[in-house]
Amino acid sequence: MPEGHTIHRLATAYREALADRPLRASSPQGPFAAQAEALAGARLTETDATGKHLFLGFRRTPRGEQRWVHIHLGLYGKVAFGQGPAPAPVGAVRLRLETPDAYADLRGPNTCTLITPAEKAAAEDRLGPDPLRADADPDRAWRAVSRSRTTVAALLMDQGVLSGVGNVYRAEVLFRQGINPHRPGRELNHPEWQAIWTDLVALMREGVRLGRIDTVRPEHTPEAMNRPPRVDDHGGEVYVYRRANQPCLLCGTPVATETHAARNFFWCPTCQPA
DNA sequence: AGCTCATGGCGAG
DNA sequence: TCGCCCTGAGCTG
Repeated sequence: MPEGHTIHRLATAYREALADRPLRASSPQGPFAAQAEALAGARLTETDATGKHLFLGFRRTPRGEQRWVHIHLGLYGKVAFGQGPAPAPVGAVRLRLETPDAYADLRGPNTCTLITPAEKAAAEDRLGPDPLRADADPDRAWRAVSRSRTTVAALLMDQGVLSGVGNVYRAEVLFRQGINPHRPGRELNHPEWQAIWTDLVALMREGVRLGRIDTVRPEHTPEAMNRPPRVDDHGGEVYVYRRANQPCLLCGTPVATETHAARNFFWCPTCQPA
């Protein structure tokens, strides 16, 4: 379930479970075995997340050469953490990190490679500002958005423009800001962009805190509106994501959907007028 | 058992 | 824009 909030949570989870202790790295069924071998004797010293990219930092000695494991979960990747000695691995575990009393199993990632600090910097350079990072510069994204003929829906998913936003946050932030997804970036005004960015910062921080994407304002919750809760396997309360043809929570108009670049997006034609 | 779909992203054409 | 890579859940039959 990986949008940026998931990745930032994983950075913390890896650090808390495994950092600064002797550990064993292995790739029980995966093609990462040789690189896991190269981590023998190293400790996890730090973790970092930018957008949907997770970086696990290793050193053999406190001042030794640093190496990073670069992880991108893609659509299906998952990490399972456990207490105690690790059991026999189940399924295709790409990377297992374990100490005597904790372990983490990575399955199904798009990317899992061992890289140098320079390669990490290069990977980060390809990413736009991440609303979850304190060092993010939203003006960098605005410069790209305000020059582009591309739709704001596509720009929000372009990790080189801004990073960490996925299909759920994209649909939800545009709904919350009343912005039609088809509008070209260069037709947005700066206050509209500021509102999108500020809302993403708030929504994604809340996502990190809760571990799920919840975007419905307090006055629109099931309790406040005396309506049935929305049940969906992504686990949060949302306005339009995956609610095609269902009535908009605010105005009753059927939620519209379209597919672009193999991704569905959702919007309310009334609350987000063209 | 087999199909479809999913919160991603890359490279070919 | 399409096909492809990775995994798993939830259908259908």
